[in-house]
Amino acid sequence: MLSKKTQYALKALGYLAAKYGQGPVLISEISAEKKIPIKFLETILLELKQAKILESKKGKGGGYYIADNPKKISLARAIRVVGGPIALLPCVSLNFYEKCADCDEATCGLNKAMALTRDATLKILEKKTLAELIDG
Amino acid sequence: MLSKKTQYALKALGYLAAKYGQGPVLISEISAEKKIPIKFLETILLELKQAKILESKKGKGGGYYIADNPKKISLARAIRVVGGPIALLPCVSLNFYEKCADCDEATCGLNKAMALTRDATLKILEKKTLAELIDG
DNA sequence: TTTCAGTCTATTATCTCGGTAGACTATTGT
DNA sequence: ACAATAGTCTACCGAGATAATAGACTGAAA
Repeated sequence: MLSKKTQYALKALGYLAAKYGQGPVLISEISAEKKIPIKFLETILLELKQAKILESKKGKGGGYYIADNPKKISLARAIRVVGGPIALLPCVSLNFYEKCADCDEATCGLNKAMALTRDATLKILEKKTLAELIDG
Repeated sequence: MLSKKTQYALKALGYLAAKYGQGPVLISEISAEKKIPIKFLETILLELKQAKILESKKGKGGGYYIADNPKKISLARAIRVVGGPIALLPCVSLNFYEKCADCDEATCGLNKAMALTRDATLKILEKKTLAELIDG
């Protein structure tokens, strides 16, 4: 299950994707529209900015906006930035790999099964982009 | 990511699957072989028993064993018992559904994307069984 | 030079997870 | 009968993650 934080991030990105090309959007606007606690949202947007998914503008007329064409940013990338691993086990994670204590990965049946689901999940999340988050 | 508890459960089930048909297995044996804290393992096995995945026998010569042919028990079922939802969002969970506050599911792009990944994941986890957890 | 709006630091609250302790109950063997 | 074995139940605890809040600071625009 994705964390609340990740869910908020995706909601916010969906909102920004719908407004792509229309200039900066206020944090407060996203917060109000998507029912996300504003201070919490601040930190999320900041993380997304540091990961170059978003850009921001300060001062009057400022706000956040997507850095690149929404069609070029995959959901997998966004989720990893704010939510960590997509795989179900550390020992099958591509970006957050950790060996497990008691099993040999070459023969571990669990590892094999989870690697399969990781591939299936990634196949979708790598292909789907922020553009697909727009309602309709 | 699956919780530690769920990981332990799957490890233990793999061990029991390998010993299916050979009578009850001690908690202490599973704990030692699979490096799972024994008291924590107790509660996990109990949950699995209450969900009819395992059966147990008390007293001398007692222990835990899989209730049915391991080939008939899917990983999805086991994960749900100890770990809750498989879906990435509550609003696309089949067994732990919750409506989300701010979106209309009929038009929500996020909902659609996550429903797809849920289907892909389930397709694998419903088919894979405890028998596939046996090493080799 | 005021106002707006993002940035940063820090703190708090809440919850889940991982793990422990110990008493109780059922079964088996002697 | 009774001791030993082994699962069952209740209760609790600490650490760390998660969710959320407050307030001071910085940069940009009008």
